[in-house]
Amino acid sequence: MINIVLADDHELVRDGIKALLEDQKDIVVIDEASNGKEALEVLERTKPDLLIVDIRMPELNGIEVVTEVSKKHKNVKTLVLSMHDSEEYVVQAIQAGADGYLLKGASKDEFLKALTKVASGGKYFTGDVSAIIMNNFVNGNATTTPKKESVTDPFHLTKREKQILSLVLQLKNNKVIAEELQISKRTAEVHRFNLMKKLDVKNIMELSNKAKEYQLI
Amino acid sequence: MINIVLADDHELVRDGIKALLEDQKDIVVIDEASNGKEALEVLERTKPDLLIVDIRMPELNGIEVVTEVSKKHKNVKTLVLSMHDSEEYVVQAIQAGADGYLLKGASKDEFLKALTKVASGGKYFTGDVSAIIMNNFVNGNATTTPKKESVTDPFHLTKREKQILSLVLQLKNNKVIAEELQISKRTAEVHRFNLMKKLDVKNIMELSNKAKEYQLI
DNA sequence: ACAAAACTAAGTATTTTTACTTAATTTAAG
DNA sequence: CTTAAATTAAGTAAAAATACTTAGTTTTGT
Repeated sequence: MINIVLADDHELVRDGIKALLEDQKDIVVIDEASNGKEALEVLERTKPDLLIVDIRMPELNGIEVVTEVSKKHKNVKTLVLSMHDSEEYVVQAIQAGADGYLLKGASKDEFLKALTKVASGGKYFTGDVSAIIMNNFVNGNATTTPKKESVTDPFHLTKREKQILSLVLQLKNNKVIAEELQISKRTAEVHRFNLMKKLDVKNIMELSNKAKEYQLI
Repeated sequence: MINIVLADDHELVRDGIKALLEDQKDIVVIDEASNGKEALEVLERTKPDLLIVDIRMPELNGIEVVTEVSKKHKNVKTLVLSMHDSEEYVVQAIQAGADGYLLKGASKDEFLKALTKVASGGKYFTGDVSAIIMNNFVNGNATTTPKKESVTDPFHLTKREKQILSLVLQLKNNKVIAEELQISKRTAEVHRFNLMKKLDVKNIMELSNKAKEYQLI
């Protein structure tokens, strides 16, 4: 039996998911939350097998929730739902430790497939995203071989530089980057400068294009 | 008995609405459509009392569907659903002849209230719509006709602004934009500034996110 | 334990962006 | 033809990015 908690601020979406799961004998929605903070409270109480969490919610967003779950509820799988097929969102979901990512427009079949895969310990990332993301990682996840790593890291970026690169490609400015990484703005500036130098680019446009060309993120 | 047709490209949302209406004895969902064109076809066949239609759909968007329904199916009430509490969308819905407008985040109570009101010949518009209507009609914006561009261009960007937006989203700086459009750098700067103001964003990151959210480019 | 690499954050300076306004000219709509 | 809207480009000023360097501290590798 798979016990599920739903976290989404739209009641229609929660109802839709419950309706979709109604005839699944081995899957049951045991509780719901309508914001991120409530989601964590509900998790604490009910200890489900799997959390389905919308990426955008009040109080805490889905990424923040998944980050907390990864730290404090290692037995709970997380499946992130999003309206948008956004590469940034996918990257953020993976970085936060999500076990899956799905678009709200997904079919019932795909939805169930994702649920089942994730509940049984696998990963499920929707459609076109999987191929892109599996070639990339930011914090040096040990799931890939060293050979693969050297192919995907031709510029020998450090761990911190990869983090900075990811945030810069999300168009975050130095102030925001500093806040998120809890470093000084001057530190963020220097990492950014070093990054541009390593990649031999002059501006953000060239940086973005090179990142895409070499599939750095 | 109120016969309803649902038009929304997300199965989850359709399922959610059906679940919400399951225990309403006098309301029944008789058919569904997943795009605008299909919605009109289904309407032709089933002649429901009320159409619930998402504002953004493939083939024909919700505004276009409502416009057609107002012309050709005068007995069918229309309730427009939207993710965004957007003044532009509300005005367009009204101008197209919609009987109601509701956010997808509305509560079950509000949803049922809207359905009942609209089905019985009344109007139901969510939130601060009265204020919005007063603001718009007093300022003489009431006479424009609904167009496809209005849904895809809720911010009323000019031709030049769209060009600038496209180039900015390609991360080109003002010097490059000026060269490509053969205008002064100062001109590019002002267009860019006006763009940020229209979209109510503070930086490139917010601009990019909003562009994706509203599918502006 | 030690050395190398990475990270951190300060310094000064130049360039670009953002902010906001004003106003002339061109284009589009009625 | 007239008016409104859009486009153009100038002004001043603050903030941020870029450029480059130096140097102390922390982390990692041998």
